[in-house]
Amino acid sequence: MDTGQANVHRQNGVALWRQIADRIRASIANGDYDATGKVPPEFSLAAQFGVNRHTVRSALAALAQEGIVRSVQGRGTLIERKERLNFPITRRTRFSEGIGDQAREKEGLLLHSAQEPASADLAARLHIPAGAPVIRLETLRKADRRPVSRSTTWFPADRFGGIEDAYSKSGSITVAFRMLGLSDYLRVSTEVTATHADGADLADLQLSPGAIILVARALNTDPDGVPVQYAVSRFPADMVQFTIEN
Amino acid sequence: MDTGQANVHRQNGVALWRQIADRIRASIANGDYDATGKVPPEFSLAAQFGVNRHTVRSALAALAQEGIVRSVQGRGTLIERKERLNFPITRRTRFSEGIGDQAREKEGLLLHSAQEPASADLAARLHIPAGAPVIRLETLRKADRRPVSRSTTWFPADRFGGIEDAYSKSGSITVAFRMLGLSDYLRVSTEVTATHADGADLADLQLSPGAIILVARALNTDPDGVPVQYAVSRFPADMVQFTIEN
DNA sequence: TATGGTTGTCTATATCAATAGACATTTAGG
DNA sequence: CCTAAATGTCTATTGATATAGACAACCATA
Repeated sequence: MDTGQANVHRQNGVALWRQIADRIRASIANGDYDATGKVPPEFSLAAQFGVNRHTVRSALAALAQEGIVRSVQGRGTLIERKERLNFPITRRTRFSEGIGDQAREKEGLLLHSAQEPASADLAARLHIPAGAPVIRLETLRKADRRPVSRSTTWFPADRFGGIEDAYSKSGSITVAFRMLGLSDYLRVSTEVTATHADGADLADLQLSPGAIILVARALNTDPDGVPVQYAVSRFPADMVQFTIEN
Repeated sequence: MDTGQANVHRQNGVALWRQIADRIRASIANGDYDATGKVPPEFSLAAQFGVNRHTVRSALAALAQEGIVRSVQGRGTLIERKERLNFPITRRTRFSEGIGDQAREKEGLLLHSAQEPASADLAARLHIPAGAPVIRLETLRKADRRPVSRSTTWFPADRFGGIEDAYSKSGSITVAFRMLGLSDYLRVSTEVTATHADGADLADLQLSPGAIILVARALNTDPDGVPVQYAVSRFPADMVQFTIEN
């Protein structure tokens, strides 16, 4: 396998302590320290990355701020949290079912809703005239009280008027559709990209600046192939992975 | 739609000039400046991001180093390159066909090959006994002479002995399989994650440190469902997107 | 209770990142 | 040919980043 012996880079706009924090976070998620439940000692990490111990301490302080580790004088730096949710992407992708039993509590919050005219791009995706009214929902999904996705999603307004209330009450797109008479829908395309999180997503997803988010742009249709929903969802990349099963 | 009016963050381990460089690179890829073929003037970008003009200049210098823009005194900062390749992920995913006519020249380079015993994880994925021999290929794929993916891929050694030569000559997994008697294969699962690029990938993919890579872990089987290949491929996130069509 | 291993804190120094302002240089266009 | 608009260069200052070394405080355990 891979040794992962990639060194850290200087003077490139990303502080050493942040690079090291990202590497340690990934190692924790990867289970590298499962044997002890602890991160290696600071002096050891400093040697591994070829930096001063103080630099490692800055990285660990950042991880402690995220609630991932907790340092205890005399004992070491204990791992507090370690998770990576898996989201299957299939023809029948649904958020709640996708998480399955990976989390006990699941909730969907409606942050904001608005009616607006469809942009040219959106209209083309939803197969409606440009400028036709659409309902936009800004939603936040949580699993076990931790935010796992921040979505912006659009529906044709003439067909799904009132979906903001249906979602607000149910916390589920699937249920909201059902309340409006659509019993089934299918995922026809998903585009996946990755970028740095921007300000709003940082706050909503409770990320530390510089964090990476996975972005999924999804189109759902009814069983007749008529587009019913277009959604752009952002996920913290260190907590989430997508699985595409064919 | 979104205004994109997310501001830039200070004192979080990622230098302002790098955040701004990433934002401008994304705007270029997004076609925001297609009307003029130029990036907005430095003073204008400085106002947009709320920073000093010198900070913007650092960002533009980094983009010029990547060959994305070129500044000309008196004229402005011209866009040199702008691309985002799309990779469809389907049951019959193939690298070369996936790029299609998005690039004129495509090539696949074999960087390294080795025979080794399968780890427990790999053996489980390939449905072979742990420790059974596998052939590992380290490959680099290019489109129009620019690197677009860095892959590590494993094959059961008893069935595909000599595939390193077949790949080396053909530069194509599909052709190499065919040379060894396998005429067709299917993609059964793809896992997509994103991280910061590590040292080796930075070099091979010619990225600037701090860059984001998309990671796809893929399992291919023959038409009978027997695993034939497991691959971990890394793509520059600002050049590539995946599309899943169901 | 003594000891080794670990984290916590302090001081000092050098370099990078960012701001601020001034002015030179080049290009495009009236 | 002049002017406006844009990039190029220089100096100076401040705060963040990183290194270096020393020592204190704490924990587990022999």
